[in-house]
Amino acid sequence: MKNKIALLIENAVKTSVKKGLLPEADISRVEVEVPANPAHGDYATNIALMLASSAKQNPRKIAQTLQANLKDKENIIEKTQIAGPGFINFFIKDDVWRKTLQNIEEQKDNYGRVNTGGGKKVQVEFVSANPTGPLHIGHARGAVVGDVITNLLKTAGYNVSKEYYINDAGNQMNNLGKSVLLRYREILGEKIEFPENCYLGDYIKEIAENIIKKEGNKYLTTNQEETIRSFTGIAGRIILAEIKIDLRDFGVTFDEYFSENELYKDESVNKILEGLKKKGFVYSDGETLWFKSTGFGDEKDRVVVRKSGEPTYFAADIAYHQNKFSRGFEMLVDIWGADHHGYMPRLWAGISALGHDKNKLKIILVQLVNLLRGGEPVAMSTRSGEFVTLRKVLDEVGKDAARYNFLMRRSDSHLDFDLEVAKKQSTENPVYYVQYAHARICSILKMAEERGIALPDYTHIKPGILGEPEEMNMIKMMARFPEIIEGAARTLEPHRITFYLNELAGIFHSYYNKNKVISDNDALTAARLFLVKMVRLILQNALNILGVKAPEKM
RNA sequence: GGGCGAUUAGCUCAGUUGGAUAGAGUGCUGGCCUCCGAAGCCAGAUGCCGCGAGUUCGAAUCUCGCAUCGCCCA
Repeated sequence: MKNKIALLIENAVKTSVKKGLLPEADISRVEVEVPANPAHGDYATNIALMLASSAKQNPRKIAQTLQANLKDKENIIEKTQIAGPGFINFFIKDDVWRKTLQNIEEQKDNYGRVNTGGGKKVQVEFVSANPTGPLHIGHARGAVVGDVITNLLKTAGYNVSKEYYINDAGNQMNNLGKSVLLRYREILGEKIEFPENCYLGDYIKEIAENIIKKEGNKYLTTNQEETIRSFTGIAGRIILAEIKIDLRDFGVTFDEYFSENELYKDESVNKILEGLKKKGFVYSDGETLWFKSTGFGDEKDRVVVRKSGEPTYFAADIAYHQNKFSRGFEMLVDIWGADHHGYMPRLWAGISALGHDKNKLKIILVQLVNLLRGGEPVAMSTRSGEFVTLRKVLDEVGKDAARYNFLMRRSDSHLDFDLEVAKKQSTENPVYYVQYAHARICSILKMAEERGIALPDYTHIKPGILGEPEEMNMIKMMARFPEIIEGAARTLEPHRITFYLNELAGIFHSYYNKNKVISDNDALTAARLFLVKMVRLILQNALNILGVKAPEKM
């Protein structure tokens, strides 16, 4: 609908220009918006105000010119008016709005899909936690945001692949192997002082016990470095497997798992560094190798190979992103913890140096979760092993409530997550508000069925009978759904869906309390049954994008 | 010390990329089940949009200072 209005305006401008009423104008950015105040119509445009300065005309006069040259071929406009300093307000005919219901019915599960993506290949990389321990609540938010952004992009017509980058190289992993070895020796009777950088969680003990069960105490005497390497491998595999299970139960799955180690094994990192060196973007100061990121807007140059000869995490990351591009992805989305924001310019610099447009890499920052229990902060520390795991959250509050709560804020905004509130089955917990609307509609439809009333399709109702202001309101809201998807996908902002859902559910609840769906009036009953059935469809489609269940009963 | 981000109702936060009278949830007060699900609905109060300037027809939104908080870096 919005697009139709935009097209009308565009044509009006063109005709006016052709007639010489307006000078040549740049209309690349025709803005059509839904006014906050319904008295200002269904849609409004500020184009006359935008053109005023370049056309050197009074905006109201421009608006009049455009209004006079508006050709409403499809006959969808009830009226237009010029208001305020020069807005043009559009009022759409009620019948046209009602007709959108048919469109919803026809598209069914596909209603809401748009094709702004045009099949473009996109990769979304998220979670990417190194397998040194179970996922905790901080990872959970990033996991949901990544998962839902993927769903959004798919719904908007992109061809999307989800990927988990396993940081299985480097010191952290080495510490993991060391931690297992120390536990191993402790269990076998040695007295151990655990160094600061070791992982102390119980899961380490379990892994050590497992090794003892299978292979006994033979590792007490083997070469220590080799043993650590071997234990790192074993522990990494076990932990990664558990991470996958936790994610699966959280409704998050991946198309690919990409191992950082592979980038070293197949020499990708070295090749990338060689390439950059040839282009003159990498230089040596005698001890370390530096990448000239300042040439691409970073505030200082960055180390890519340390004195020890060991490439940095950053070097691997450049190679990894080159690998992504090589696989044919036209757009990359990285989802990071907000504490990594300082890392953004250097990665952009890295891909720019490789000759890629830095705008092809979108980085979404996910802020920390402030975990509370009954209003009191819950203390967490990964290393000491005191943290609230994703598993615990899942067991305690459930998948739906957890996912929904993580999607109620912009991702770059801090989020208070209160375990007590999230598991409450009450009004304080917003997920139920939406699910309740869905269950309620299911209940109405079931009731109708029990009374022998057939659920009609669009061709069997008289849409004109739907004339209550709440009904028109609801229909307009329903018609906006594809626009919401389009906006949320364009900005990569999943919270827009949650806000939309809350609003739609609210309009429905309000309508329900004021009007009977099933009544003595057969025609009215049929039309309203159809209407709420379409609301239910949208609730389902939207909840589906969020990965939250739409229950028939609750 | 340098950089990034934030600051909107008592609290937690939206605000459609510069539009018309700034919104929601929660909390508070009062009302609504003989009636399709009260996990719901209706009504009511609350704002120096951190402060100060600037840009223009128009600023919560853009620019520059200042303050406070958070994060990153040395």
